Amino acid sequence: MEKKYDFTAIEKKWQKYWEENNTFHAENNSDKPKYYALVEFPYPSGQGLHIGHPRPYTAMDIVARKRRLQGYNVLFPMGWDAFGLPTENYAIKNKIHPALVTENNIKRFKSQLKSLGLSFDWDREVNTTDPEYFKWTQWIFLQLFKKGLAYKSKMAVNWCTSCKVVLANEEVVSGCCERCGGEVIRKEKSQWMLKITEYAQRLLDDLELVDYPERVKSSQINWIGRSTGAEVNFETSAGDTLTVYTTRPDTLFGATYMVISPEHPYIEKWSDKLSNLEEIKDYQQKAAKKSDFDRTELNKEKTGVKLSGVTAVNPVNGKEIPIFISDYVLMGYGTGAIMAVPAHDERDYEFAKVFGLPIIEVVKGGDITKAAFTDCATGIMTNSGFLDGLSVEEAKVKIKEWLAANGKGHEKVNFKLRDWVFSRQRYWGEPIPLVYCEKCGWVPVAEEELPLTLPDVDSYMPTDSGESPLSTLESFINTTCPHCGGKARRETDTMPQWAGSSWYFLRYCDPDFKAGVASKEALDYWMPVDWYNGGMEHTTLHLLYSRFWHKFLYDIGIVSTKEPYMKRTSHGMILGKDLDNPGQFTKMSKSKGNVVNPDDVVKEFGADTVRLYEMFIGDFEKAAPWQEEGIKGCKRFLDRVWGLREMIAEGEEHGKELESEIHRTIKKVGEDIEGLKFNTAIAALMSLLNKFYSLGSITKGEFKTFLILLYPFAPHISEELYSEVSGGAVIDDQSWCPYDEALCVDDTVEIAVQINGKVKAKLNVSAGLDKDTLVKTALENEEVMKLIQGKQVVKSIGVPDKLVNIVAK
RNA sequence: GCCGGCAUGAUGGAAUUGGCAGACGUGCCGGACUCAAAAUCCGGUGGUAGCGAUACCGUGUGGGUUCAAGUCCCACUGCCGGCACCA
Repeated sequence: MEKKYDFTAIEKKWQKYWEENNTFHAENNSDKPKYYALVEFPYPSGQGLHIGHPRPYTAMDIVARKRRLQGYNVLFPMGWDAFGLPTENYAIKNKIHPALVTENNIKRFKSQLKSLGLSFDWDREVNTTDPEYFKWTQWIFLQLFKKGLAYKSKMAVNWCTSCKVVLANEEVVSGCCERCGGEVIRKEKSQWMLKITEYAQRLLDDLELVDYPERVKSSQINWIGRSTGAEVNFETSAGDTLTVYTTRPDTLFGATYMVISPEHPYIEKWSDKLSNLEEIKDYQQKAAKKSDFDRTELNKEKTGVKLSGVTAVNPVNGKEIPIFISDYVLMGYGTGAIMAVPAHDERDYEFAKVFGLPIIEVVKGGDITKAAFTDCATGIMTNSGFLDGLSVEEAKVKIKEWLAANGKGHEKVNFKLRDWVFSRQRYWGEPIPLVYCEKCGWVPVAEEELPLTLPDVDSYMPTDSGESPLSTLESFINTTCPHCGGKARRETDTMPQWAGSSWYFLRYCDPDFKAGVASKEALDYWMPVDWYNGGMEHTTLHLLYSRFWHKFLYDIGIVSTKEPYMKRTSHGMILGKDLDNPGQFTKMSKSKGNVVNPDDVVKEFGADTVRLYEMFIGDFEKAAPWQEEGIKGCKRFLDRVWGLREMIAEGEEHGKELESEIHRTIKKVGEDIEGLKFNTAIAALMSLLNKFYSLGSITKGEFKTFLILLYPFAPHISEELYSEVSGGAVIDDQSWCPYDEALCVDDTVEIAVQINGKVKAKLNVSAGLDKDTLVKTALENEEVMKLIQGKQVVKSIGVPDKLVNIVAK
């Protein structure tokens, strides 16, 4: 009987079956071992799902489906990271409440995800904009506040002139706003900050507890930016001690001048002693106007002003040295002041050349008339008194001892990591639940009053002054102090989008819990996440922020694991056609007009084909181009799988050769899934299918095994065929196929015989021959003997089951 | 500038510890089926020379180590990503 592969009907049928049977529902209690597989929840944008979204989702769906068959109780949840600027901008433009926009976008996203047959447990869906969710985002913030880890600070911030919003450093790309591309300038603002820097060392150390790819680990390490050096005290003629931070205290004898940041407080303090104050103030103003981008961009050439009237003394040799201000020294790092050693620091060298300052070599090994010598590994100390003759590393130790003994300084560790700017002057975010009282200062909203919800406003536009739209709403602002009952005003800033995504994986454990982020039992059962896959774009910020919050929650006893994620992997982007450069591929974007909508592809080829192609397209960890021609191959493969039902012939024995090929395929598919090598797993399935076709028949048992292997990748067609061939059974109730290592090897193997490194013959030998026997067998082979006739065998190398190489002259 | 990654047929991409380069797919060529086309099935497909068995060349470039190099080492080129005065 001919039956068509009607993927649309089949996919609908099984999606309905799974939904009705709650197949993917995870229970918080189970005798089975638990497995928590996590993908990054999407931002439900107005454009709907993008063809890149299903790549990581399908990958983890494959893992989740395989784990269920392996007998695990699997948690594979999904939700919505729904606060954010695009929704707010859309709301402003179309005068629709952002909550309504969000609701519609989520509906669309959800139906798109469901059409792909992803095995999410939809009973655990979370939404960061749901007051029942952000109640606990606010609660966590209050705990941070109560522990002194949230503070308000006036600081220069990155200000997007187009979005009219404060951006985090990480949201500024080459001087422009990451989202809109608008110009970013510096502006003084009072901001809520989170003290992530207090966790810097632990965020670094605990990377040893987790299984992250090297590229992810190293970017976290670089972002944290730990360095070991020393703080050194310089006495000044003004009477104040000027402390600097340096990683090269060994070069102290070579410090010929000092530089302080234009924002350094001593400038104000010393104003009556400085004879060129006007020149200095002028330079300060210019520096203040520049954005960070301009500051780095314009400073190819070093600039600065010498402080006339105040000098410093090098503590190690008593020499008087000048002090400069220059914007190459940043107030936000170290002490905002440096000792300059032009002979051994490139920036100091450039500056010294511009200002004609002395360059004294204190480490031998380079040519300081040409460039600064910065190599720590080979240099030997010179012109450095008691350090002379030592290596750089030895000198570092000795000078630190000297500094400590003489009260001139001490060892110091510094981090590049800055505290997290946590305020946004926007409407569509979690309100920060604090009130300001003249008498009591900043006071938290009572926890019973959470969630503090967003009031309805007429306009979601940020104000020109830079304040949040909430700041114009008197009914929201005016309140009473929870502490003294007097008049108080609410904070009108909202939280950044990173807030809700910093703990969402905890909420999945117990999404309806009313008395906390999740019940202790649920958290202890499910956490940590066993495998978390996400994009490289989130390896520094989201990963670091969520690890920080998790460590804080660990400290206050909410969670029991130090790290949230045991294993992290990263997928590559799906690229679209570059319409400007035919034959090239580039990032898909609306503006480039090269976005592929998964709905169209699902409609034309079916969800199973889309899933398969997303996984077959290439190395999962690398970017891959979406090619319409390529997807056909996956559709053909499934058509051929469908065709197997016509080939079922019971009782036909295919022998050991096929049996071992099946076992090898089981092994390979299983191992490849664990190693993110989905493309080669599929290739192995294709090879096995080709084998079935060449044999012309398949037994029911072989067919069932094949379908179980295919099921994680293409679940709908696998379920349909399995239920047909087994009289109604479903794969969800089956077990992952075991394999027999002994059966994976054939009785005989083909080995290559090389003569002088070139393959000259092939030989069939029994498997597992040791190398001596193998060489002997090869040398006794007639064909081989002919080939080496008249030559002298110098050397023979045998590699069991692989090859023999005969070196003959 | 610094750090990281990558470079393989026409094309997307495969290749455990160094061990038969090009698995699997696309495209192309040929055959079967068809009035014909599509679809499907079967076969072929790195380059050069040769009727041919075969020979030589071949993993960005140039060197090296090795019985053996896509894989290891040195130098260079190109592309992609991240950071960007962090003392």
